[in-house]
Amino acid sequence: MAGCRPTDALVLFTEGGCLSAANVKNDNGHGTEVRIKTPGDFRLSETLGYLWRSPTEILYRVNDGEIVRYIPLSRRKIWVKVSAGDSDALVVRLPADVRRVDIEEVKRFLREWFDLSRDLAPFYRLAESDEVLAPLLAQFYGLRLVRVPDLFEALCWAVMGQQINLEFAYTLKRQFVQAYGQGSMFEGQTHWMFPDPSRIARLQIPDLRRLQLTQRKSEYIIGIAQAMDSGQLSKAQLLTLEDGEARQQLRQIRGVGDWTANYVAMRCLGHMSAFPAGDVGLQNAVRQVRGMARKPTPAELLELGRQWGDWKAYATFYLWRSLRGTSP
DNA sequence: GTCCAGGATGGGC
DNA sequence: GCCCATCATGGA
Repeated sequence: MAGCRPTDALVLFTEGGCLSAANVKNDNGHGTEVRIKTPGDFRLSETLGYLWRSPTEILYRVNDGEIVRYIPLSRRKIWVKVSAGDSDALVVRLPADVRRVDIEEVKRFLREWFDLSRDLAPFYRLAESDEVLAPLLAQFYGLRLVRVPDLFEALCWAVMGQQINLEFAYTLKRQFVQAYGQGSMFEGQTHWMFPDPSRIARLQIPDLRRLQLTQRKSEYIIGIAQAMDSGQLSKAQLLTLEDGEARQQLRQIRGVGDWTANYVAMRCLGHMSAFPAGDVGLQNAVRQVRGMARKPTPAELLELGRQWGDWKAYATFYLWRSLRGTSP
């Protein structure tokens, strides 16, 4: 920290050192502004295209190239606005009274959310010469695997999405979040955060059945909440395990099969070799890209996945993205 | 009305 | 181990 001169109450650092005063604005009208350096091959526009896939999404809003959401930090919850900077940077706007520790936590959250710490060059080299991935690379270059940093959210979202169409899954999530999450008013609109496991752990099955969740899904979600609330299940603990062991442990949870374990591994734990080979969306995407008459079987997908090595999760994410076209 | 959707479980064999 | 009925709702 030597060499960083405190300007006022606020002192900001990035992994590259301290930020120049030009990168910090702390006017009361628009809050605090910080920048996050992004890799040269990152394009926020592609991420926005992914984030904007459902009008029913409840955990963030996308307007006019800007993402707005509340983020739960360890000390407090705060709103953030994320937009594209001039060059290789994200512009992040925060409340005026935000403190340095909060800013560092926000930056960690956003780097994880958009998977900014990963070197994608090997994936792009692989994709260039891959008959399935090459056309997707041309279409979605700059897209990163959008993560779900909150383990409870990732597990619930996966369970909710089991065997139903995606739009209905968004409806289930919205109803769940609005019933048991925390809402905050900001600029005339309510922003929602995902419920805490501690709250869901105390619910009864009928509480969730009222939200159109099935009996089974209600049982699964409350069970997951109780496991997390008791400390028996945690992201920190899963991250200490080898990839395969973590997925094995996830599968011990009632309601978590092979698909869900792999889904959570790739979206939450950041396992790049995770591969939900039984996924219907993945099957449809491969069928479409290869012009097949029928959907590939999970066995055929596993065979295909072999050539993607440790980049199966990225291949999957790009294939999912291809199901929804290029426009928001 | 039928079929499918970003599956998992518990039963039977 | 594999196969199958069941769950349970919405959209095409």
